[in-house]
Amino acid sequence: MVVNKFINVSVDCVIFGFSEDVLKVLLIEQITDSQSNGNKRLALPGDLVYEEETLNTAAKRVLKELTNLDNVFLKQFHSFGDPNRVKEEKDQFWLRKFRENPDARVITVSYYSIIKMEQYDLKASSFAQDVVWIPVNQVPKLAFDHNMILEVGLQYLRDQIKTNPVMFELLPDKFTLNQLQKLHEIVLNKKLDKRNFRRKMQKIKAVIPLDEKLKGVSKKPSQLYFYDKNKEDLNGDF
Amino acid sequence: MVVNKFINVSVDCVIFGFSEDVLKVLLIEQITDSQSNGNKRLALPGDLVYEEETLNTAAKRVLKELTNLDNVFLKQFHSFGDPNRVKEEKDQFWLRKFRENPDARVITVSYYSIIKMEQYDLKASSFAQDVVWIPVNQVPKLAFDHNMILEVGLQYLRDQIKTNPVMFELLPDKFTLNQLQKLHEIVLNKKLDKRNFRRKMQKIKAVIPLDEKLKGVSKKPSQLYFYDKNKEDLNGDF
DNA sequence: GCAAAAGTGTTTCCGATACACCCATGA
DNA sequence: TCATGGGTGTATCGGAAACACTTTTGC
Repeated sequence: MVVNKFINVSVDCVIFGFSEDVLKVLLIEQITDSQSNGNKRLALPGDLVYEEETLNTAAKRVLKELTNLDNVFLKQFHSFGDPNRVKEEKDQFWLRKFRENPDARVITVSYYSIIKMEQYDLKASSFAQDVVWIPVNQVPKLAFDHNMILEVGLQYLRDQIKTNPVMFELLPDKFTLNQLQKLHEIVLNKKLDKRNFRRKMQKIKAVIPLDEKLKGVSKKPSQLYFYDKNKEDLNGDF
Repeated sequence: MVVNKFINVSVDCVIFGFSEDVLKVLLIEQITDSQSNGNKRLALPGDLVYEEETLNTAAKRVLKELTNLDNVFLKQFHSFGDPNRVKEEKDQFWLRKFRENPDARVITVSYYSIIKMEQYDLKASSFAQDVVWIPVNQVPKLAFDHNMILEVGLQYLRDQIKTNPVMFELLPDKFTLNQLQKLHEIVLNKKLDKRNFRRKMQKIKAVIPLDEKLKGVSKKPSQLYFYDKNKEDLNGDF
């Protein structure tokens, strides 16, 4: 048995967004090689930790570097350390191109966030060729063990949503109660009763109706609300 | 900026027990040097991860090696990676004695468990000179950042106890409802109403009264119960 | 005027809380 | 017989769940 002298440590970010009534996750398209052999590989944004930075700092930096996402709240949720998690052929191929120690074992610390998609300006850089939002139920095979990381992240999100008023983070500043309900139904994967749901939301002090209605649709326009963080009451609301 | 070629990865275990109406945590007394300078250092059981083992395996192995605890459920709860988490003078002193790369940064993945104290046979070995149960509110300054890890572990336990029927893991097989209540009160740090608490517990299908009473005390003997895992109903109980 | 989505109230059930006295035992 | 901790029942409140029709708009 040999002790781990040459382990690499990375961070990976699972960032959720919500648009067009679909829950999406932020992925990067990895640069693979110059011939661009059509062999696109999608991955969670993630990279190695620097020598002198904390894990949280690393997560923020890496996310910024790869996707240009900045100033988002990131929360660590799990670490993955299977010795074979980066040993598939495609993984190795990529690692040999981009890492100094492609054979090293990599242990990764994963972070999660939920954001209002339309408020950020994404831009791929570093080894990210592109940045894309993919519906969580249409995610293909990802690099490394990123499918597993996503799965655990999704579970984490579901747990969060049951106990904290976090879903407002996913909606635009101005949202309708129907959007909010759809979001809940999607994340919890079950239908909710409209009247009960509305009553419950309207009882939350931080949920404020605006003098404005949503327009553009050829239906009865719906009331817009916003979420006032200053009025959060974490004891009473959930 | 230099990438992390020489990071060490370790696991640390926060094991909780309950006896004499006190919540305790399992600590090891580190061997420091041969002169045994009276400078005892307490630490969570933890050590470096081997090259070819998963994090979970490492946690089990390390716990067994240091304390002889075996076959306990271990759950990962957080990773700690501050670049300076092992840089205090005493930490360095110890590392230089026991580690090949004492200057390496160490990132640690922490695990938690709760056990029935009296059912295990503890025995210090490896660099553990002794194994001790310390009441959580009497824990002195520990090695490295272990006080912080313990704090986070304790918070994790509190969250668990609110949502899962885990406190039975901490009590002997046969327990009284009063013991159970005391345990709750200690972990949640508030008084509970006896009648309400008992009604609630007795409604749980897995809580089974025995034909036996506790004796030895010079009072009315209390009814003993046991927790039948086969009858767990995780939807109904909490 | 009609199709489509928005919006609205009442009842029932259950878990959570509050609260005070009698019981069984060993000394 | 008494001191000590063990054990018991009821009433109230509030949140969760079930349930169906009317309203507003664009076309």
